[in-house]
This record gives sequence, C-alpha cells and structure tokens, in this order.
Amino acid sequence: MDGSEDEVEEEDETEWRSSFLDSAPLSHAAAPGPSLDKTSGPTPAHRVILHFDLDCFYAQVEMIRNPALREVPLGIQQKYIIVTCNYVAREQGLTKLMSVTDAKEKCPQLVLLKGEDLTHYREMSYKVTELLMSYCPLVERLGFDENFVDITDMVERRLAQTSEPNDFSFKGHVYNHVGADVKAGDHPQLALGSHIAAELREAIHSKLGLTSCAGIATNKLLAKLVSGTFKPNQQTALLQENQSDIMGALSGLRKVPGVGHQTAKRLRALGLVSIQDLQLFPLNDLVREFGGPSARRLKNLAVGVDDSPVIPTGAPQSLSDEDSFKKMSSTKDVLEKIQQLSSSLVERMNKDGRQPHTFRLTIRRYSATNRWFSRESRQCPIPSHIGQKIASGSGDDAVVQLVPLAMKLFHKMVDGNAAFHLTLINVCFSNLQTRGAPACGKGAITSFFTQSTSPRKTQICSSQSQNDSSQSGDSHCMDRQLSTHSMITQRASQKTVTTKSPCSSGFKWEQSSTVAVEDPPLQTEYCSTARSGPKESNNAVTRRLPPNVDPEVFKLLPEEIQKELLSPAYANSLPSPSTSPSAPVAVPDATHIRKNKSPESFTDSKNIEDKAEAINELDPAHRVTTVNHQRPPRKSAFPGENVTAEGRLLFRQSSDCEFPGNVDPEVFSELPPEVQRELMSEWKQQKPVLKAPSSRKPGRSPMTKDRKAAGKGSQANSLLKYFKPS
DNA sequence: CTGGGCATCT
DNA sequence: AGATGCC
Repeated sequence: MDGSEDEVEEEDETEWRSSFLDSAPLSHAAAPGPSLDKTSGPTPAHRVILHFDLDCFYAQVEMIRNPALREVPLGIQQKYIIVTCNYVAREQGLTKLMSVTDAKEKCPQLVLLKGEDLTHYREMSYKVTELLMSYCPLVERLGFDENFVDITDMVERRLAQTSEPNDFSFKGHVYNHVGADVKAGDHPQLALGSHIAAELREAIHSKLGLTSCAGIATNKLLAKLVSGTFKPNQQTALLQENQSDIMGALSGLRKVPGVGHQTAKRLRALGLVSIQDLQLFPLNDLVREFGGPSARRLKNLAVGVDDSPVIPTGAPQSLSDEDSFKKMSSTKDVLEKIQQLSSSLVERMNKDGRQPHTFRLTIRRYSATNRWFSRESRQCPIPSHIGQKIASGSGDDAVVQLVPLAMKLFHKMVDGNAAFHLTLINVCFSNLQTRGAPACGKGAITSFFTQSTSPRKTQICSSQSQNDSSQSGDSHCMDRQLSTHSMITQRASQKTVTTKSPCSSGFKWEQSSTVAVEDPPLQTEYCSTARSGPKESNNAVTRRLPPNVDPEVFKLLPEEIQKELLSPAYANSLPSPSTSPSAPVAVPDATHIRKNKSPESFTDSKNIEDKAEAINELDPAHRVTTVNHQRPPRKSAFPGENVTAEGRLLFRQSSDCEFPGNVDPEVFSELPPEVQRELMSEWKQQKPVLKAPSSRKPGRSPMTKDRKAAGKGSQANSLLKYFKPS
C-alpha cells in the first residue's frame, strides 16, 4: 500500500476544485429544506459523512514542537504506558498502549516523552476542529484526534450546480476497489465527498502541519470503520455496495464502535462472537438482554446501519484534571494533590472564560482485583463568589477557596481516620455557564451557533432503512460558511501558516467584584467547631487563614480539615507562613502553589513551557530544521527539512534540569551523541519566556457564543476560547 | 507496570 | 452517582 496512494485518481481535479471553492449559489432549489424526507423530492437519500483521524496524534504534536524527533523512534509516555508512538517506532514493532518495559525491550533506542500534560494536544486538537468547522459547521469531536463532519448539504449544493455528473472521480482509495474499477458517476455524492475530504486533509496539513486519515461513507459508523483502511495519511471511501464487506471483515464484535468491553462480554454470554453471529441473532432475544433501544442499535450496527446524527460538539461541557499513582494514603498527600490539580484546572477554566457552577471530586480506590474500576465521586455547587473568581482571573484566590471544598467532598467518601489507598484523583468543573457577555447576546457568532445547533432533534432509531434523513443542517448557515470557506482557502493559497498562538486580544471580564467578597463577620456561631483546641480561639484560627479563605466555609469543614489547612504542609504553600498572624499575607500565586509538592512536579515544567512558547512563534512552514544525522534519512511527510550541524552545546550527563523535564534522562543518554547534541541545541534555542503554564497570553476572545443545547437546557459555550481567531 | 480526558445514559 | 464507551 506504499507510495501508491490515490490510486483512483483522475485529472479533472482542478475543475472540481474550483467548482468546490467558489461561493455557493444562493438558491438552493434542490437543497434539502426543513422537510428533508425521502418522499419529498430528489433530495439525498443518504448523508455524506466524513471521519477524520489524525495520525499518531500526540507524537505528531511533539514532532512539530521538535522536528528533530521526526528522525527517531518516538513514544509518548503516560505513566508506564506508551499511549502512542510515531511511525518510525511502529516500524520496529511498537504499538499503541504498550507498556514501557515491552517497548524498550523491542526498541532500545526509543525516545520517550512524557505525555501526561495534555495542554498542547488539547490546543492542537481544537485547532483541527476549528479548521474543519470553518468549512462546515457540523463537526463532532471524538476524543482529541477524531472528528466527524456531515457534508451532506455541501455535497448536494455542489451537485445541484454541477452540470456534468459524469466527470466524477474518486480521490484516494475506494474500499474493495482498485484502479478505474469504480464508476464514480454512480456515486456522485461519495465521489464529491472524497474530494472534499482530500481538501480538508490538505488544509489540516498545510495550516497545522498534521497528517490524517479520512473515511467517506454514508454514516458515522461506516465512515469511522473505513477511515482506518489505509494508514497513515490516506483516505478511503466506502460505497453502499461494499457495506457488508467492511462489516464482515471486522474480526470481532469488539471492533464495532459502540460495543465496549461490557457489551462484548454480555454478547459473548449469549454465544455471540462474530459480526455474523449478531446479524443472525433474533432481535427478540437481544431485546430481552439489552432492552429495545440498545438491542435495535446493536442489530443495526452489525449490518452497518447507523442513524445517529453528527452532533456539533462545541465547547466542552466539563473540564477536568486528574492524576493516577500507585499509592496515596495520607490526607496530606491528598490535599497537596488536590491543590495541584485544582490550580491547573482553575487556570484552564479561566482561559475558557465560562464560569463553573459545579465541582466534582472523583477518586479511585485500590482494589487488588480491579484496579481500574470503582470510581467514586461527590459533587457540590460552587459558591458564586468562588466561581466568579475563577472566571475573572483571581485564580489563586479561587484555588485557595476551592481546596477546602474539595477536601469536604473527599471526606464524604474517605474516612480520614481509617487507612485508605487511592490510585487516582480527579477534579472537575461542570455546569459551565457563560457569564453576561455584553456583546454576546445577539452577536453574529452567537446566532451562528444557535442556528447550527438548535435544529437538532434527537434522531430516533428507525429500523432498517439505511437512508437516514440527514439532519437538516440549516442551509443559511452552510452558505455563510461556504463563503467563509472560500476566504480561508484563498488565504491558504498564500501559504501562510497560522500556527502562532499570540492572537493577543487579552480581553478579560473585568470583575467589579474582585474584592467584593469580604470575610463575613467572624463572631456568628463559631461554636460549630466544637473542640478547637485550647490553644487558640476560633478567632485566632480564622486569622491564621489565608486572606482569601472564606471563614464561613472554613468553619463548616471537619475539624481535621481545618487542622490540615492550618498545618505546615498547607501553610508552606503560602508565601507567608502563618507564624505571624498580624503580618500582611500576600496572595499566593500559582507558581508558589505549584512549587512545593511531590517530587515529580519538580520535573521542570518551566523549560517545557518555554520551549512550547518559543516554538509556537515559529512558523512550521518556514522553520528549517537543523538536524545532523547520519541516520537513514527517513522520508518525512514534510518536505524541505534540512540538515546542518549545530552542536555548540555540551551535553551534560547529569539528570538535572538541563533538558526538558519530559525527556527521560536514561533514554536520552542512550541516544547517539550526535542526536544528543542535536536535541540539546534544539532545547537550548528556546528562550525562556514564561514561567508557569499560565500563559494567559492566548487572549480570550471577548465573544462567547451560546450554544443552545439541543434538548438540554442551556449549554452556554464559549467555543471560541478554544478556537483562536483566525 | 493500564492514561487522561471527554460524553451519554440510567 | 455510577456505568459504560471512545480515543
């Protein structure tokens, strides 16, 4: 399958392209109106759905950040797992989700980068979604590296204005077909879809530097299944007539998206192992086990039928941050971990711009049998004064007030006096609400999103007929997007790559109430904390609190928590130890909070961030990689990579912070000296800019859009926070 | 030596 | 609040 990509390729591409690019006719004679129905006219019987899957996503992001890594086998490590690796590594037998031990055994020269901090992956992920949305608003995310796009309307509009439906061709592969085997004229929608898919993949590559795979089919299930047929950096279309082929080719029921471990287990209990087993299994029997809706869904999936609509994802409905570990058994450690997680979460929440109204703490207890099951969580409302601080930028104040809340939740689950053994802690903000944005009420962006998402009705699972009514994307929106698209495409033709992050516009909600929340009167009902030791009165205790801890909240805490908050472990995280109650206490900043905690956090996140910042300012298209290599020149997906020697820096074998903290020193030391020098100089070139990940710089667009949640109550979104203004 | 997110459904 | 599923 090597070089011969795009086997079914014709030359009328330019014609198609121009046809595709020019702005749409404003009349949609044949465009699906609100009454899109199979009975109503020559409208599309089928949707055209694209599925995009970024190649080894985390590895690609890292290789963009440091192009020298393109030449070496690279693995992205989270804890003891290689979550993904580049294709150099895959050639040596590495696979996804392999243990570090196995991976190093199989590939001793493997270069490992820590991937627990998802910040860069998340940012790039949203850039991809944003880019796709600029062409077509119906984009649904699946994880960080996959997107569905419903281009039905775009295709129909193009077809309506295309005079010669016989000139059609397919771009890329066609499943189970070779060469000119396939008559594209018989599948105009999919054929056109394949060209759009190619166009979008090219945009992702030219603007963001990422390669991807795509699948073109009539529903999400098939598009996803077919997209992985040829990897990497290729695309495949699936014709209706080959649906049963691709379903039958699945090696087992687990391969069906939507059938997870549990479902597969229950199916196996019914004697079902293969796709065919499920296809032939009586629906009634299946209903008995799974209930009507799930049973029908499963039966449909088995034959490649999937009516589920592409639901625009928009901004996330929750933000969470978590860490796992082998063992955590002291309340002090829990407190510190919660503090660390909350600090980072609050920072992210602040960049988002929305205000969280619910806080949730999740833990996982150790269990010899099932280490990764049984999560427990408790949630509570976030007092508005805290929520406002989060959204307004007083993040450090917010953290200080949030931690006691979290500890309260923690002790709803864990008895601090008894022994415990945790293996994971997660903190989560949800119920995110857009706060009164002045320009947000009826702004263009807002209405755009309102339109694009409101017409969503939950599609019911119609039985067999494959022709699901395409969720009538509102055509107004599509037209507007199409014109946007031409503009963007024109810009793309200038070969300007917009990977830079600055985008300034450091707009922030100015919060008049920044100082408004005052410590409530201390005298009222102090007695609730009955046995505060004889040492100090409640008043004294309260005075020892950090200035931004709400005494009201404090006194509601279990006394053990109160003690913890006053303990050295906690106080040390503050700039001013509690020794002198009368001394003015500075507001702790995130760096302080971040600083004193578990050893692993000393892995210098500073350098990493610095590097990221510096790299982000470089234009990937123009940056010349300086690599000194005698290694077999891997064919890079990116042309124009150049190689020169650098090596003015000496490599220090010490395991200190001379190189980024996410680089395994051990592994690094095993690299060839040339590679070491190369990497070192790469790192050294990045000049320090920021200290904390608090790069608040990516300005928040003043606009927040409300995405009227389909069905559910408000889902106020500020998706634009994730999408840099283009 | 099995991650760190997200979402939906019940 | 938990279970399940996806990456």
